[in-house]
Amino acid sequence: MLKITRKVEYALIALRHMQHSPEGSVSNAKEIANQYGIPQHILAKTLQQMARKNMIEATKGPSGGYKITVDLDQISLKDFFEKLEGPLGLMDCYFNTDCVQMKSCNILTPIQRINQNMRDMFSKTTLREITQ
Amino acid sequence: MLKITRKVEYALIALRHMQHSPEGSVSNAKEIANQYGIPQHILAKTLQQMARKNMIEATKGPSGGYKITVDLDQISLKDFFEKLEGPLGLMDCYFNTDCVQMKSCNILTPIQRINQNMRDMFSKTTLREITQ
DNA sequence: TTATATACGATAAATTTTGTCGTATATAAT
DNA sequence: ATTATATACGACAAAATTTATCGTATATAA
Repeated sequence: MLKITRKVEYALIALRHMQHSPEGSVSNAKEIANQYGIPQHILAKTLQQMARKNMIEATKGPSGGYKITVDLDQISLKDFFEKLEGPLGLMDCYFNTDCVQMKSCNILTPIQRINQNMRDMFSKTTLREITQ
Repeated sequence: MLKITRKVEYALIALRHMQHSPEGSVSNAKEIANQYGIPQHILAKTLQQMARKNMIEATKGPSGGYKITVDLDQISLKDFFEKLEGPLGLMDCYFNTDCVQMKSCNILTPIQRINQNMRDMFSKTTLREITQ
């Protein structure tokens, strides 16, 4: 319960790796996967998703790879999580209004409050705090 | 990602229900399950677990049921979560030291920090804030 | 031309969560 | 005593989600 997924974990590891690589250089999926014991194919897909979200840039072909293209200070952990995994909430009803118990639910309001606290917390943390 | 389980959700609903029942009365699993559209057997098991953890007290037999036996101000959401679902962490390595990547992991320290923030947040919230 | 690396959809395996079933035990009411 | 009601709990099954694999296509540097 309340766990982050492996995908997010892999993404953070890769980000930090790139962050600590020489300025301007690119890191390829194989290299990162091997170094941290991550399945290469999965990491590649995750990196591709990050590229689609414009957090990193891909270079194809031999000596290709990925490099960071955003300011990590400007991206909160909440935004990062949502780019990779979609809406962030303790319960689906924070976003999804199709629960038939909505009206009879006696904990909706309090849960929404806790939810907001959690979102605020992850909004205040930037990616750089993780990768620095 | 970062969701609470149904079990916890059901437990919170039941707690709030009992909290709002007449002083000294007991609520049975069937009654609560029906009112909120929860599978009766699952709710019963959850209530049994809560009883084992001494949060509520069970009375067997006809006109039996459960009632709250603790001060909800004294139990944090973190404690409540851990009573029902075990150790609370964004990643297993917060508690579990058997990850073979432990030494090569480059995000261990920052993740532990975020983890601590999350635990602190849930430590500061009491069950009463949910059930009141 | 070849080797390397990204791109991406389809599908399978594994894990976790969620739910069901059956049986035992306790007890209030009749 | 008997019956109906309610908790107790282990074994098992279904469903959902997460995690991983496979195959093929495309781009490009050497």
